[in-house]
Amino acid sequence: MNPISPTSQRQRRKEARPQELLEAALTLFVEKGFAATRSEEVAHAAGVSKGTLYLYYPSKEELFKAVVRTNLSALIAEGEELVERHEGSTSELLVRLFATWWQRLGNTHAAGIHKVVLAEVRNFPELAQFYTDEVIVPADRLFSRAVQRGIDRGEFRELPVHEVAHALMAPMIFQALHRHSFGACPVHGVELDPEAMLRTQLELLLRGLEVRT
Amino acid sequence: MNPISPTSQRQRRKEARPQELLEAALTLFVEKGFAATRSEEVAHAAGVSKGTLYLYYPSKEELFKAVVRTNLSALIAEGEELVERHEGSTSELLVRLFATWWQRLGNTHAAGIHKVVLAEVRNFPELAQFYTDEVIVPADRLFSRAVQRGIDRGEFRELPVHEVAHALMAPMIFQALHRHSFGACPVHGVELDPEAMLRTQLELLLRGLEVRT
Amino acid sequence: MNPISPTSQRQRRKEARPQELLEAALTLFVEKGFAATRSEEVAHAAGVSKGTLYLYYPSKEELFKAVVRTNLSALIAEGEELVERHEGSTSELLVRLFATWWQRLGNTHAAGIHKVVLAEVRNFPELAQFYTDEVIVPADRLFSRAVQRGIDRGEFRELPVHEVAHALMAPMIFQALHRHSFGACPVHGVELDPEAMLRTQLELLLRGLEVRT
Amino acid sequence: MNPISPTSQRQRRKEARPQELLEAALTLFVEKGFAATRSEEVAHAAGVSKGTLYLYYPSKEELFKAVVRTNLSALIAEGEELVERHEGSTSELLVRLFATWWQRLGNTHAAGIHKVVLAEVRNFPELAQFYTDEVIVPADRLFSRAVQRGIDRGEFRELPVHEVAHALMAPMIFQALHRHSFGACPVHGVELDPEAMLRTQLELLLRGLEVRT
DNA sequence: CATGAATGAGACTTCATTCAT
DNA sequence: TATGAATGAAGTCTCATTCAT
Repeated sequence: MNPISPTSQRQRRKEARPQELLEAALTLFVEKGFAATRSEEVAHAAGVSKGTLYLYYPSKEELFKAVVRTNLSALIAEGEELVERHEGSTSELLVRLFATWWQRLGNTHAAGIHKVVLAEVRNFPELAQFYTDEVIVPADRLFSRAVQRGIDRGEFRELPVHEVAHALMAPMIFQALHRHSFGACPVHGVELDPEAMLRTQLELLLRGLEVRT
Repeated sequence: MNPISPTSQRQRRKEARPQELLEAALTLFVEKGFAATRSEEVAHAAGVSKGTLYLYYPSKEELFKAVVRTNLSALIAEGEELVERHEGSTSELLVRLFATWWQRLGNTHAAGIHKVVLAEVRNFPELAQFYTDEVIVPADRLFSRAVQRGIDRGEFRELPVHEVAHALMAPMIFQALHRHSFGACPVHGVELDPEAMLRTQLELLLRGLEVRT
Repeated sequence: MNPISPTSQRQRRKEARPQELLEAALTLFVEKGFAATRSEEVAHAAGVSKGTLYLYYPSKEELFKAVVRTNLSALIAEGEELVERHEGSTSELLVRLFATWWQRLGNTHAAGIHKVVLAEVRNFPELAQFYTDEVIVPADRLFSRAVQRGIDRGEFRELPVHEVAHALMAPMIFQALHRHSFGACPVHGVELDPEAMLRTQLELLLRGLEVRT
Repeated sequence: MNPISPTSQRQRRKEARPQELLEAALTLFVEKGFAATRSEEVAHAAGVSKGTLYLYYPSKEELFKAVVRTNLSALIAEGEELVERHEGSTSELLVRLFATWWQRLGNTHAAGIHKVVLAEVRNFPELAQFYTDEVIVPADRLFSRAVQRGIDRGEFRELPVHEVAHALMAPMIFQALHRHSFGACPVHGVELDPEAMLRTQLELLLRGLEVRT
């Protein structure tokens, strides 16, 4: 309204642009893949023109990398403090970790990112190290710590922590990927409630971990 | 040699072509994705020219579908009889099932297929049903049966079979996908032996399944 | 000049583009035929690049259809009023009709269109009906009316009007086709002045039509 | 059966090949045009393989030229003697000429040839002179002679013979072209009997030619 | 002679990117 | 900044032609 206002409508739009573009790009990359998504579609979905996209990102590749980086930076290390601060049993901790992760990752766009990265890393070598450092290693560390905690406290059996950590992550990643691939297609197949499934799977794993009394 | 021979050199090539093309296509699709693979590359990798590819497959899409179908048709239902015939404990059966599956699927190109399908189903709606029917449902059935067997025989706890079946498949799929994505990139990260990992994970799951005596 | 001006240079070009492309396409299609004309040639002849052509016409086929439609829409029904309003003898009317038609059709690119359509209708079934409705039927009606007028007024003999109408059109179409085929080739043959020829032919036909006094 | 026989089945086929290929080519060229006809189609229609076509004609262009030449060589000069030998009135002569021409040209594949040549001459400059020499000039001469005869015998008015000759040919060519273009398409339009039309048109022209008594 | 598998130049079309406005 | 018209490199696919059998 007020053109003198330092944060006019346009100003606010301008600042929001990168984020809007990244969101549009994320959605489309997840839906159609990197190559099959046209830059113009991204621009259109973000409500701007083709040219504007290039004011913010110098190329489609850079846009892709930005999408990956942006959506990952927020997702890391949120569970770390959960592990540090938790007081009760490790089983309980893992239940909460599962819940948190599924909320933050499995259930959001981030899971879609994972699908696209999986499909495209080999074409974007720079992302491989980045993703490893930012996602894979931290996630492994997070779960490994929790597992280690359980072992240290005598709750869990002495098993190789990394292996177990992966066992814990696998069901979630499995679900998350499925959701953005077959889960988005109208097929007649096995219909299962993801959350119930995760609950069962965690229960199974915890039982497997626990030392028998 | 023998001019009367019904299978001349050229004849033999002609019969081998489809297979050679499918293999080349599989490798490239897994490596670079469907869209990023040029048809000419596939042809070249199969040792033929661009045009020859189109003598055997009418389009890149059809080639892709053929790749998926071919690599799956052999892989299905091999485990079924294992479940039917097995005599010993169900834990043992699952150990063998894991070994077999990992050999046939996780450890071969077929795992790469899964990665590409995951990335492309949404662009190939027809594949969604096909893959569901040919892979997902049979795999689910296979593992569900084994689990059911364990429950029926009083070896396993009474848990929802499908959920448990998925829990069993998840680690393998997780590994298989990883192998063809980050696993193929030169990064410094968590290096773990896949087979050791699977062993641990199965042990963990079986322990979780077993009824406590 | 005026930055507020709604029609910038670029804008003006944009509006002129379709027409420029259609003209280039018409010329080339007439010269070389539909199939032998490369889309890039059309673009180049219109002073734009290959890609630009596709901003205006989604395919070469659509371009062709647009060429046909555009060049016909203007040409139809111009003679109708001539027939309605004419006051003098019908012979005079036909002389004027001949002159007008030759100017508008035979002597322009439109005649070239006819040649291409003739050659391509069987590959473009949709054009068949369109051309019949827009060209053949109206032309037939136009000439038939004139002939009927002559009969009604007692100037012409009672002959089947459609047959006579076609007899009147034939020489012009004959000339028009020739002009864009052999007429454009450097051959030594029968060189005749088209206009003199049409005059003679009309005179001949009128004489044949007239009732003898 | 008898391989020693000088004219075995195969022998006879071999000799018939060129003709069969030319006929297949003619049909297809007329139907779809030169460019839109694939060599393989021609071969298949002639009952041979792609390679065989090239044993008889070194290229598609040469095949086309052969089609044109072959179909024309037979058609020329058949009317010449008719004109020379005719004894009765010139009107009668023209009636017979029309009938003959329509039978030999308008009503056969030859009319189709004319359509294709019309469409393609500009891409086959060598054909222009050939066709002019072999078809246009002879046809013109043929009809011109007949007209001249009429004038000489005092039957026809003194009009420019070439112009009149063309007036006589125009209706037939008009019909012939139509038959292979719109006439072959399923459209709702003007449906007229070609033969009735030609009769009317000739009657009209003759009346126009005749001196009034 | 005949075949048809193989070739590769070339056509159509797409789309990431640029740039005048 | 924002636009969207324009570009042209690059990809898919076709088909005339060749040649081993």
